[in-house]
Formats: sequence, structure tokens, C-alpha cells
Amino acid sequence: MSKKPTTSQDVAKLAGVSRTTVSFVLNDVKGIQISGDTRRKVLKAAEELKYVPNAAAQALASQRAKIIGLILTRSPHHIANDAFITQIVNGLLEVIHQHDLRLLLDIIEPEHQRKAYLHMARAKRIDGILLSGPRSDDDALKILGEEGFPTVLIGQLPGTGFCSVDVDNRAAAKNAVAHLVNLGHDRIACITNAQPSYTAAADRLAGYKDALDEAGLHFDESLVRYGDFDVESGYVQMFSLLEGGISFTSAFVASDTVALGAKAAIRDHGLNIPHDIALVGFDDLPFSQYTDPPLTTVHLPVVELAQQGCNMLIQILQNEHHPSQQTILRTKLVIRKSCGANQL
Amino acid sequence: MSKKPTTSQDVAKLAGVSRTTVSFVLNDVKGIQISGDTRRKVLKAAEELKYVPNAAAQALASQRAKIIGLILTRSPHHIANDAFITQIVNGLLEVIHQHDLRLLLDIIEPEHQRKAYLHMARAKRIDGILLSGPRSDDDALKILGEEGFPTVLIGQLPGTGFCSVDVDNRAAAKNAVAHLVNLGHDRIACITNAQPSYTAAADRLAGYKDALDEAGLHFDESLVRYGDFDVESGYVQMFSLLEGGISFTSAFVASDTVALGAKAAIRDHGLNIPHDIALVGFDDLPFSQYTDPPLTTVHLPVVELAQQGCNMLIQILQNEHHPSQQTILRTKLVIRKSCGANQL
DNA sequence: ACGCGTTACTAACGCGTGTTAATATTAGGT
DNA sequence: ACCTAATATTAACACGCGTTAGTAACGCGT
Repeated sequence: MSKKPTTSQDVAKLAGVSRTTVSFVLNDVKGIQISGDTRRKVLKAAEELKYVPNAAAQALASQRAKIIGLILTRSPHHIANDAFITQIVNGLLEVIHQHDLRLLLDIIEPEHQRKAYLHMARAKRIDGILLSGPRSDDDALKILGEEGFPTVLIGQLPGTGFCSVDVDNRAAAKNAVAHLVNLGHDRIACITNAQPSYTAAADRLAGYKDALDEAGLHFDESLVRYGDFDVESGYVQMFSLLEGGISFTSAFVASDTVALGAKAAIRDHGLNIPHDIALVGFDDLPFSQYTDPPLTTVHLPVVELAQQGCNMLIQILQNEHHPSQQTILRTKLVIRKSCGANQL
Repeated sequence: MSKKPTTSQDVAKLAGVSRTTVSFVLNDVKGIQISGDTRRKVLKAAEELKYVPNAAAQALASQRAKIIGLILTRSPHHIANDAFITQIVNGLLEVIHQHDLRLLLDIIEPEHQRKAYLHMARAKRIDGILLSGPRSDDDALKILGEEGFPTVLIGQLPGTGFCSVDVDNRAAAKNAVAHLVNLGHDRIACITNAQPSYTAAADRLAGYKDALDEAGLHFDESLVRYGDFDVESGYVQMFSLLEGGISFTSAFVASDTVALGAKAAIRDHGLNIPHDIALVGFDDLPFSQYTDPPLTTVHLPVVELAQQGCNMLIQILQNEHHPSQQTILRTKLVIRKSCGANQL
């Protein structure tokens, strides 16, 4: 039934050469002279036997697993409606395939399980890590840094020396809010994408304040609410704002997912977007252009984020040195109809 | 800088025992007597050195990679707005973590690249494969079957003897359309989720016809359009229906993503959902309950699909035999407001 | 003293490949 | 004919672990 798999020894025997020669030919080793004749013999034998090198043996001998680990730190609930993941994976795989690598995917909860990827790194199951959603209180990540394990963050952790790719959340948020200011709004509410312990959330909130400052507008704490990644939280927080008794004519919601919930709350209050309340989101998820009305939002270059991060990691793996660079990619405000600017 | 990693040999030396004993203790091998004293010594030494077994060496020696491959056959375009993937991965990881396994993810295009996962299987990089979106014209898959490689399909391929988990698309579609019939509709349009060469698309269309038949309604070819996975196709096809001059009061769109586009087209025609046109979708994506109005749709148990498939695969891996079972999971029609039944 | 079973451990081999250092072969110059 | 150098190939070790078969120590009864 299940016959023994063919090894390089089998190929060597069939080709009438040594196993070493087989290895040289198939790996196309530089600085080694192989006659065209034996090279052909080996290739033919390998083809005939449908030989495929054993991955574990290769990894053990070469000290390289040829696998890159993508680690996402999210809660299961958050994962379920995170529309970015597919885009990240898709962009990543494109680069990974080019370099004959594989992708190992793991999702760990922010609270625990952090040892999981440290374990994989130490076991050399993966050659490098792409970590999305880094947390400053992550001990495992700190150890990884100390041990010099190839790591690239998708996101940021200032002052740690990790390589990273990210966007300037603060500037992007400021720009988005400034757009509302320019449209004449002076009462602008804000719902964050998450708790401010997440740096991205804090940065976006800071950008909101920046825009108010620059416009000479008063920052009103009672117009700020904190979202929690999901649609539900957007509904609840917008509901709270609308019932709060403080009037506002527009809202900056720092996450399209949360904005979706906010939109539902506005609708349930019988208010119109953008006539009664102008809405600006953040992320530009695939469905955001198809909401009703289409959502004005900040476009995040997720695919580029993933690809640049991956390229950076691969470079580290190849050069064996750490340039320790932090890349910031550009965002773009996509103006649709929910902000009221595009009414025609 | 980068010191040599600790091996089981180091642990053995520190504990004052042989490497074999270390292996026995750490793997908790049954049928072997180890005194409590030495067991403690070994565990302490391992702890002290922060020893983590080398994954490649373990895989090579034990002939098990402890990795499961999830292969998705989709086009990059289709991937980008496939909201199921995160749910599949999420459900999968839960099961995988329980069994101390890892997940290797790869996405291959339906047209080519098919040898990729055959290669991984032969290289023993993965112990088993979960294949989503199997195609009957896939040679690599056929070879996998012949070689007896542990494989489970998410989807179906009748007559091939593969293990699989799927839903009854035909019955689910019939049920959804029957709901519209019961609401009094007799002119029901249909937009499929994809080209009918995809079995799931053909099955759902067949279910649509079944419902018409059972209600004694005439099947009108001119009320049928073919979607293509994405939102855009939904818009285009619904537009085509509305401009087609054939009146209808409701539509069954066999994909929530496509339905989103259809909804936009209806809106752009100044028509109201569900008053002018009642809409029923298929898939129950996370955002479907937050559309305006909330979408009545067929709930697909994606998480269960993934988990049952994974459990099936793990069972095959453990028992070394192939039960060759095909599981069908139940769907459920989720009635919201877009069909007009839930107006209150 | 001897045999015998049980307990506690280890030496040694195998997994399949990459790679270094050494060897066999051939060519080229005088 | 002989020596050197370049070419072509291989023996042998390393990678780190699982596991079989075998050894040593220790009672315990006769």
C-alpha cells in the first residue's frame, strides 16, 4: 500500500553516482564542477523517480526551515470580523512564493498563549516572524529581540529596535478630521477603534485632537467614546453619544467595522447620513464602498504593509544582519458620500 | 551574539543522565520505568536551560511534521473579499492547538500551481491536507488520493472516495426561495454566486428551480443571472435584471457578497428593499446583519465545517486508516428584514 | 551460591539531507 | 616521462532527535 518514499540515495543509485553528486546537482551548488553528462543523468533519474527531498531532513541539515511565521495577536471575536487578514495573507503569499518559502499561520490571544511563537522560534520551526498587533507588555517578544531572532512587526513598538512597517495613524486621523473641519463642522464626535492601550487607537485619537487644535476648536471629552474592534461596540457607543444630550453634526470613527455599527445606531435614531451627521471611517475595508451611503474613510495600504514587511524579513534572513529600520507607508483619505462632500 | 542552541545532549549532561533518558522523560513515553528522582532532575535541567526540542530533528526522527496544511483554491481577487477565510482559520486553529499541531496556509489559483501542495505532501512538510474548493479536474488531487495521503475536502467531489465535509447547497437554496414563495412572491429573480462550473453555484441554482417547481411556478430563464464572487458582479447583474424589462418583486442572490452589489443597484434605481424588491442572500457573512436593511440569508456553519474537517483529518492521521466518510452539515435560514417578512 | 524477574538506565542505530575535506582522474607544460 | 594544476567525484561527518535492544543493579526466594 504505502511504499517507502524515494530518497536521494535511490536517485544516486539509479544515476550511477554518489549521493553527494545528486545533492550538488539538484541544489545547483556554486563553485563545484559537474560534467554536463552526469548532471543530465542525475536530473533524469530524479525525474523518473519523482524524487522530492524530505523537508525535515533538509531543514535539519541546512538549519533553515524555509517557513515564515505570521503571528496575529487578536481575540477570536476580533478575528471573525477582521477583513484585513485575507488581504495580508494574500499579499504575503505572493512574496513568499517568489522565494520558495512557506507560510505558517497562528493566531494568539492578546492575554495569553504568547509563549507559543517563542516556542516555535526556539524550535526553529520557523526562520522568521511577522508579528501583527505587537503589544509593549509582551515578554515573549522581548525575549525574541534579545535572542536576535529575525522579527518584523506589522505595527509599531517605539524604542525597541525592532524592524517594523506601519502607517502614521496620527497624521492619517488628523487629516481625516481636518476634512470634516473644512466642510464646516465644529462639533465633531469621535469613537476610537479600540481601547487606548492599543497604540494604534491612542495615535488615532491623538490625531483627532491635533486636527481640533489646529482648527482652534475646543476638545470636548464628552464627545469621545471608545470602541472595541467590533460592530456591536460601534452601535453601543454611537447610541451613547446620541443619547448624551450633547449635539454634534459629524463623527470620526477610527475603524470601518466600528463605523458600521455607528451607522446602524444613527439610522435607528431616524437620522440621515450625511445630512444630519457626517461620518468618516478608518481602514477602507472592502465592503466600505458599498455601504449606504458609501463610507468616506482612510485607506490603509494593507497589502503593501504585508509585502514590505515580508521583504524586510527575507532580507534579514539572507543578510544575517539587522538593519533595524522602521518604514512608514502613506495612507490616503478616500472621499465618498458619508461625509457630505461628494453630493454632486 | 548568537550562541549555540541547547540540545537534549546538554540537558542530559546537566542532569547527569543519558540523552535517551531525557527523551523518555520529556516525551513521557509509556511502558518505560523512570524513577521519580531522575525524572525530576531531568525536568529541572530542561527548565533551567530553557530547552526546546528542534522541530526539524523531531520531524525527521518521528516521521511526523506535526503540521496540517490548509489549501485554499481561489483567485487572488476572490480571496480579497472572501469573509469566510478568517472564520475557517479561526475554527481550525482551535482544534489544531488542542492537538499540539501547527497550521500551514497556502492559497493556490484554480488554474495552475496545483503541484505546490502535492510537493509539500511528498516532502512530508505536512502530515495532512485540508483542501477547500476542490476541483474535479485537479490532477494533483487525484495523485494524492492514489498515494493515500491523508486528505479531507471542505466541499465535495462525488465519486472520488475522499473524506469531505460540506453543506447541502441545493436544499438550502430551495428552502430560501420557498420562503419568498410563502411570502406571496411569484416573480423571483436569481443571481448565482458564481459560474455554474462551480458545483456549489450549480447546486444553488438547482435548489432555486426546485422551489419554483414545488410551488408550480414557471422557471423563466430571463430572470436568471450569473454572479462572479464579487460585489461588482452583483451590481452589474442586478442592473441588467432591472433594465431587462421583465418585472419581478423579489430576488434570490446566492452569495451575500454578490447581494451587496445587487442591493446597491436596486438603491441606485430608486427602489426600496423590501418594499419594491424583497432580497434573500446566501452565506450569512459577518456584515450581513448590519446592512441596511439587515439581510435575510442562509447561514452557513463555516466554523463547524472547518472544525469537523480538521477532526476528521486528525482521526485519519491517528488511526492510519481511511473511513472515507462524507459529512453534510445543516444550514439555517436567518430571517431579517430584507425579505419583508420581519417588518413589525 | 545461584537463578530469575523487575526496575532503571544507556549505547547505538536510523531518519534523509547538506557540506567539508580528501581522493581519483585528466590535461598541460617542460 | 614527470610534475603541477585544474577538474570531477566521493567518503565521511554533522544536524538533533526517537527508539530498539541490551546492560547493570537490585531484591527475593531456594
